[in-house]
Amino acid sequence: MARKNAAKRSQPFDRTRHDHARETAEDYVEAIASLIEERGVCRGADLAKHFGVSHVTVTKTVLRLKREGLAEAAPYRPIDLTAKGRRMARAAKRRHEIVYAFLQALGVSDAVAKIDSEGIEHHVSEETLKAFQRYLEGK
Amino acid sequence: MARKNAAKRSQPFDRTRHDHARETAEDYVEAIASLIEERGVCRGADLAKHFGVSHVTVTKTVLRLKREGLAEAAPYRPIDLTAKGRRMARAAKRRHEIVYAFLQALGVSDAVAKIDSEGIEHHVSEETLKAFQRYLEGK
DNA sequence: ACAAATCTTTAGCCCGGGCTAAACTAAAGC
DNA sequence: GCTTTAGTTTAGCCCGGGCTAAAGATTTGT
Ligand SMILES: [Mn+2]
Ligand SMILES: [Mn+2]
Ligand SMILES: [Mn+2]
Ligand SMILES: [Mn+2]
Repeated sequence: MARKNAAKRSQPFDRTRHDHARETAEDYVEAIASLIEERGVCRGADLAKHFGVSHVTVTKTVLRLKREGLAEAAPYRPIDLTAKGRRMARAAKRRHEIVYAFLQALGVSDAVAKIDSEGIEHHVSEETLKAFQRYLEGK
Repeated sequence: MARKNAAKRSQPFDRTRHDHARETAEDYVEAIASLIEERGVCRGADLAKHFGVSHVTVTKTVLRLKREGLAEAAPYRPIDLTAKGRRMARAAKRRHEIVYAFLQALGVSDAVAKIDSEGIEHHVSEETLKAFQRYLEGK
């Protein structure tokens, strides 16, 4: 359930701007989860610094996440994730880590692997992830 | 020359919406070049069909490409690329092909490799491409 | 030559991710 | 307790990628 048009999505060019919004959401929930883990709470200013955008941009994006049931945020309170947000964060982190390790295993430098995995992570299907993992194990 | 802040860009989170605009441009010039090659000319309607968006969206995007010196377009005339647009198309096509072949070589199915490479192509640095090519050769 | 069909543009809207400036709240310092 | 400082929200703007509806141009067919 949920997940309205699972079939129609994932065509090569079904990235109608919603795709980009989803990528942003993935990066945000991942960052929120990581900040909470690292320092107990996540504040808007931390996210602003992390992404290199203004705090205003962060506020607006967090409002969207809240609207979509991914985050919880009350005025002047730290930002938290919902169960749904935590699930998305976990999945995003897993993908990100696999892609990062895979690029390094292929011989890409750490710095570049970090940059490239940050983009690639949003575009790897489960099947491709499996292939990356196979390579990592059998390397 | 050109290329204003080459250093500052390419940080992990320097994808401030301009990145997404660039990705769109890459897909467009690649598609325009391919349509011109396949059938002599490229019309807006072809692009609309190819991307699965409305012809209006295409018009607007092509106007932006023109503004950026990538495409040439006069009212009711077919769309063409500038030298700069052709260069970008060539580079995009190359990256795309390498990523596609690489995923297939890794054992990813054709259909999924096609979908994933469509997104991944925009996020692979030259260094990562080299690594992909090494794998393809030494496979 | 004209009517119909097809293609393209224009107008006007939505949303998401950016921004600056200004107001406001909360936390520290004294 | 009051003031400064740091963090946050609000208001209002820009741009890019979407859309529909309506008008205009071109092509095609008889
Ligand atoms: Mn990530
Ligand atoms: Mn990312
Ligand atoms: Mn992307
Ligand atoms: Mn693409």
